[in-house]
Amino acid sequence: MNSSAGEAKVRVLVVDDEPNIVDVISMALRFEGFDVEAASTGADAIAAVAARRPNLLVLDVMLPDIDGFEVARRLASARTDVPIIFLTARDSTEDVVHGLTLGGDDYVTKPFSLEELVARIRTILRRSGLAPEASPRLAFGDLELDEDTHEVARDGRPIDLTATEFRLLRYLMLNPRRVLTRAQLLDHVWNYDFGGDARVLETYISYLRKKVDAGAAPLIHTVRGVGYSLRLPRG
Amino acid sequence: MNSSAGEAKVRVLVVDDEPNIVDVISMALRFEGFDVEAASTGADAIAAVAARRPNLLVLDVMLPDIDGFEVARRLASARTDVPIIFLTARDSTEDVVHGLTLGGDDYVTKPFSLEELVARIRTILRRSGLAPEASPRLAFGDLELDEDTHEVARDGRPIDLTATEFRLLRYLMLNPRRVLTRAQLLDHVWNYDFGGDARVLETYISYLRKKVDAGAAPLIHTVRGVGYSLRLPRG
DNA sequence: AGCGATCCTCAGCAAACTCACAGCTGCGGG
DNA sequence: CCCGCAGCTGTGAGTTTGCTGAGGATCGCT
Repeated sequence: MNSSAGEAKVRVLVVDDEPNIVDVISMALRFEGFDVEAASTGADAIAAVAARRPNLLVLDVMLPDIDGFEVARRLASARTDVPIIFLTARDSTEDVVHGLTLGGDDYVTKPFSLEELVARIRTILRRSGLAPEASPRLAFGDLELDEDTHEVARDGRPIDLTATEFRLLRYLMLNPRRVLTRAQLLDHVWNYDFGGDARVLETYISYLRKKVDAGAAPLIHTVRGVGYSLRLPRG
Repeated sequence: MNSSAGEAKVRVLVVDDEPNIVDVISMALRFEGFDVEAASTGADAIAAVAARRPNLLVLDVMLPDIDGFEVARRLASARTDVPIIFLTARDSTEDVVHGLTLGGDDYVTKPFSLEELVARIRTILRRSGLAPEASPRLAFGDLELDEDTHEVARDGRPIDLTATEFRLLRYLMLNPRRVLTRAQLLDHVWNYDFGGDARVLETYISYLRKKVDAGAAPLIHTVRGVGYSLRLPRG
């Protein structure tokens, strides 16, 4: 699942003043095989970029000292060329950020799901040629999923999925055969601040089954008392 | 099963106001080779973390003074970075905990089985690089059990087990050839508050035999007056 | 502002599982 | 060889767990 041994890891700098968020993101990215550093202020971030030369920045727009945009501007004027993923609140700033996606940067609105953030990171790294291989195409049995085009097909027949259904199926396909617990699925697929009824998951599993497993050997299996897993039909 | 000699032990702080629970957990963790400390209030816990710098916290959410979440919050704001396993009641709080599991923490609902708690601890320690990467695959003779996929097979033929059957077989396979007493099996596989008839164990051994030893040389052996053990057929 | 798609909640239903019980089996000691 | 008891297993009740359909709230688009 991680990059192969000996290969230099991609360095990512995470900048946010909320320790919780930094923890969440760092954990997830380390698990994905990145070398993660953290900073909690704009000044620290600029210093850390100079010192560690990360390959990517995950940068909160709201920082106690200098705001994220200003950090980006200063890095640019110092000819420090590093792609940035901005973290923004949903309401405000959204317009402002829009222009920035043009420069090869991207943004994710809080609250986000880990899967969403990781997907954006992969996309950016792929563009700058730093992503190791990473075919954007996942397959399991006769089920295929394309992360770039968001196309899903079973046995060649295209399937329409909503955003949440897609994230859920994608996470299952990233961990084929492994039993994923409810907690794991909720943590990765739903926004980190989701505090609602954990039974949503069952609803979405049901949706997925109707679309994916309809009229074919079921791939989505329930492991009672544990969670769900993707399995090939026995045979 | 335990860490090799000379290696510094992993320090775990157990925080619960019920002395019984603390005892049970401490015992089990010491047996697993951890260096265990205990505290019974939130204030003590914070002090103990500062003083002993444990590698991991097992923290009850319901404490007489400060609740577990608040303890976590205070530790975080003091930049004390220690992973936490929360102990929560099943009914309430479960939703609340969700956001917190993201910080690399995890939670276990009371009542739990020791095997469950130990497994969670191992997972967290593995993530922070304090425990060796263990193979998720157990094998004994031609019997195989995969902890990730929850798949069990005898001589290549897949076997379907229920949750309890799986836990029981797993514990037997973790201790191959050793005779496990009824008490040991009940303590590890069943929840710590299980107060029912000890004969359930026999029922489940019977279930397992029907599924695992059916039509093959028996691996599950009764040691009359003592307990059960996994043994290879003579030959 | 209106409309459709999507996300989430809720509650009833169905199935699976856990556990208790009771009668039976067979081992081992005398 | 027989008896007693530890262990085995079939039956079934009660509970838990998961599935699904219906509906309300929200989002995004026109």
